[in-house]
Amino acid sequence: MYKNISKNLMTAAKKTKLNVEQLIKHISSDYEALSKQLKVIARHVEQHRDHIGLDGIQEVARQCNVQPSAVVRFAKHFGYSGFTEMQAIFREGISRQLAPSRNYKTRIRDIIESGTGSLSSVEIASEFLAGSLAGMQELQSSMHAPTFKKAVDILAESDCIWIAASRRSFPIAVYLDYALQHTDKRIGLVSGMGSMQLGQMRSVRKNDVIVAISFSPYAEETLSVAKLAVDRGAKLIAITDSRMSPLAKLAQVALIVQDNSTFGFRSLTSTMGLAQSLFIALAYTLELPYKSSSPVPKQA
Amino acid sequence: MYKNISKNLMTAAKKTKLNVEQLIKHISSDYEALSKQLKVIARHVEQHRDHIGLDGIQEVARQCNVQPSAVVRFAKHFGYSGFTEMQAIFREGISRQLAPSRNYKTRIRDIIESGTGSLSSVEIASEFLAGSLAGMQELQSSMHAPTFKKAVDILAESDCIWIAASRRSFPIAVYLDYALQHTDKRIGLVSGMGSMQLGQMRSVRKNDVIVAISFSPYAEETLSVAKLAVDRGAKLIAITDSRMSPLAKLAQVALIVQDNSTFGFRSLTSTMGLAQSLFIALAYTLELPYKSSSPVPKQA
DNA sequence: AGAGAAATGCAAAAATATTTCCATTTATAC
DNA sequence: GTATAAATGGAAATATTTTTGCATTTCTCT
Repeated sequence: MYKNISKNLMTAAKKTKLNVEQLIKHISSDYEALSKQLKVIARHVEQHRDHIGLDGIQEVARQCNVQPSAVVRFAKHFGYSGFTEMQAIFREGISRQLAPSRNYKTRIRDIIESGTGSLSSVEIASEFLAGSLAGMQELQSSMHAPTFKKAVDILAESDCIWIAASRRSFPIAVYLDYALQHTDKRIGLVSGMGSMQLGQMRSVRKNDVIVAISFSPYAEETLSVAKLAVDRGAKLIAITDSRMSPLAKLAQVALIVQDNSTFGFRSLTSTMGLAQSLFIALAYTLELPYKSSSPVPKQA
Repeated sequence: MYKNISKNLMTAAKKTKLNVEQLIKHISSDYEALSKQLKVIARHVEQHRDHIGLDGIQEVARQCNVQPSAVVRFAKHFGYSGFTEMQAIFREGISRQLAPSRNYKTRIRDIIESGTGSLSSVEIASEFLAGSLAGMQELQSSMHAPTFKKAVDILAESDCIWIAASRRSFPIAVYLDYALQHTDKRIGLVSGMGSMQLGQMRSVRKNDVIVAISFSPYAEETLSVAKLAVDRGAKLIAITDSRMSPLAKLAQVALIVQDNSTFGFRSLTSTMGLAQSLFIALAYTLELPYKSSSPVPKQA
């Protein structure tokens, strides 16, 4: 019975883990050789590839009007140990579609697990950049338009903007300080110089806006500054990593950035990208003459 | 026990089948009232909403470091009969997202929901992010390994590192200052505070290293600081936009970042990515214990 | 500090899903 | 038309996942 041989061959071939695309291609090319029932299943798999990972074997069987066992036979025909194993391919596929950084995270895990031991410093850097890239892609696709617009509007209507952040997030605050100084609003950076943040907050008036940037574990300094400002009637725009962050609770608007990290080391590029987006959208709203390439606009 | 009452209320509320978005909102607003463990789960659910529909309860439990039963309790707390029922919400969500043109569609829908006119500012932001992304891709593919390695080596061998940048590039310098403080080297940020940069340079000794960041049109302040430092025998690592930049001329090593701009507005993400890469490669070279997720290493 | 309540961990039980096995049907070749 | 092989259906067996109940720990309030 040479069928067993071919089965074994396929099982062997499968070891090179296929992705969804390849699997579908494989199924298509084998299509003519399948039995009536398996053809039905093949078509269903092709047409509902997105759902195979979600539905169980029973659901698939029902939709094809076949027995669950037929679906198992189908999976085995293509070299899998059963439906579960085949389904894993589709799960993986879905998972990648949903989160670009997933791709990259599994790669990192593989690298670490494979114990390649010594990556060169350049390789490390390159992996890190790949992670930052994935993070930015995610930021772009998960940006919540209404929230973002609200943040821009609040900034546009304000007269005086305060900016607070600590440690890792501080560079972002420095950037916003620099950028916003190119508008005609009054800008105050809460730098913490001389530990005078809290005193500085006594300058906050009602209807001022404070932009606070903080990620887990939320810096106490930033938090207390934000609280003080809110107490004094300022509106808070939070840039943070979760709706459940203590900062988000206080905020009028919370802009969420996925806090991507590689080798346990967090990327700042997404946050910087968000900050810059925020500014450019504001500049556009205010119709600033920001079209020149000069970093210092005329009116400044 | 009024807890049961609230539980029942929620069960009743749930009858209006929530979508993922609403459920997350609900979870966020209840967040503070949750127990320690449930908080962990809440955050995980928020940040991995895409995976809840795919992973089983066990996987979720494992990733949260809790027992499966805790996850069931979580689901029940929000009025579901168990994990399975709650998971159905997320499955539904995935299923919707997987529709081919999902990104565009949801984006447009969000924009419409936020009222007219918003189209532009959000679109601008999105365009800008796309540009930043392209810039980072370019950085990654055009990174010159030997040059990069040389920069890392120079840093690794140094005892004292100065960092200089102005205006738009200053946030990058602030970041490097923060990051490098986590090594055991001595770090000096040339902040320009009180216009004391030049005086500050009198502390520079032979074999110190100065990292200078500057892009066209090259800030005079940064240039003169770099010159002074080089005159006093320091090695210069330049982060700049061209080999022909005045900074590159003076430098031992010049790291080039293509200065991508959208709407004549320059993205800082590539430069930030490069700075972070530089640091992570250095940390790796120095074998810093930078594997923990804590932003402050023990030795700092 | 100690009682009581709430939260948590563990493992048994229940539910569900998957796979296997075999009887039956259908197709194929002679 | 019959013998043989292949395909199919269905139910039992198995594996897996989820839920429940209870013992133990942790927290809170007096």
